[in-house]
Amino acid sequence: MTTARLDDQLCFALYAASRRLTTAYRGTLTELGITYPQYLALMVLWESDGITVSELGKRLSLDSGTLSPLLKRLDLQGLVERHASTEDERRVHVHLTGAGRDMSAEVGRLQQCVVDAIDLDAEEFTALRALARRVAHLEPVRS
Amino acid sequence: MTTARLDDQLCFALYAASRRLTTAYRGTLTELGITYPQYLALMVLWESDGITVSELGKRLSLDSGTLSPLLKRLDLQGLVERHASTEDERRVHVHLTGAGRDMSAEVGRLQQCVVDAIDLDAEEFTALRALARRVAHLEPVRS
DNA sequence: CACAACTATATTGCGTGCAATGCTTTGTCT
DNA sequence: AGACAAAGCATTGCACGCAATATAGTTGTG
Repeated sequence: MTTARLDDQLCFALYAASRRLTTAYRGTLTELGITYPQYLALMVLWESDGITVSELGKRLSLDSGTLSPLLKRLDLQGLVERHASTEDERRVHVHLTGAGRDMSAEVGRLQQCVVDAIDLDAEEFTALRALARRVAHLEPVRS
Repeated sequence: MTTARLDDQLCFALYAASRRLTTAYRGTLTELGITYPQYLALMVLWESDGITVSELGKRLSLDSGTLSPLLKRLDLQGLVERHASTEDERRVHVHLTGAGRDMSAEVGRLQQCVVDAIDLDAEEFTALRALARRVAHLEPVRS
């Protein structure tokens, strides 16, 4: 049986592509004082301010083990606030501050800049995004 | 200007897809006693046994800050050995042990299992891999 | 009402990624 | 040869991801 080659692997192509795009965002995001996962969390909040930690986790496919410290850092930066729900004190709602909302504008230019740097035309861009989404929503694999 | 939505972002689709595939591998790899990045490093060594740390880093787009501790763990597991080059003592060559070579066979089935679980036909698979490679090899982005 | 089962979040531990730094060895220049 | 920059790797520090566990609040059941 032929040995599996790294460059034949879809998983490595996606892993390398994801890290490469993250790197493309890193410079500007660092100037803004946030990381790439923090940026993703803010993007969800710009759409859905006030959602709970678990709802945020569903959107990002991240659990509280990742989100709790991430949100704590966004809180310390003054970009979000966390308040326990009044009707269910287990839940924590995450709200944007003014500074957190304002950051949305700065990021619009960055997104366009990264998209422009990607050497894909519109159809390729859309096709890649659609196929990646399909993989992202795979059912659990049983071996 | 319209707010940027998470699900429109190519970067998030790739980020989510990459993590999803890594999760698909995790169960079996854990039984084998290795992690997903360790598996990638072994895959390079199955092709190119005895390369240096920096050559391995070029193939994986990882630097010594990531690879040095990773290789130390593979070494402690008895899967690789590291030896300083005789002609240039700065370089460290990484060699597979017998156990490291043997693991190649176990992994072949896993790869096929994950590929089968991906709900993509052959053309979609190839197209996604090719597009992801293009993104992975992007030139540095200047903002 | 007591109490077990369940839910939502937080904490801990470990292995990455990556920037920054340090150390050793090699190459270069004079 | 001696000085000095550069290369190759290791180490440190910080922020994820994620499994495992802990904690507090809620629900269901008797």
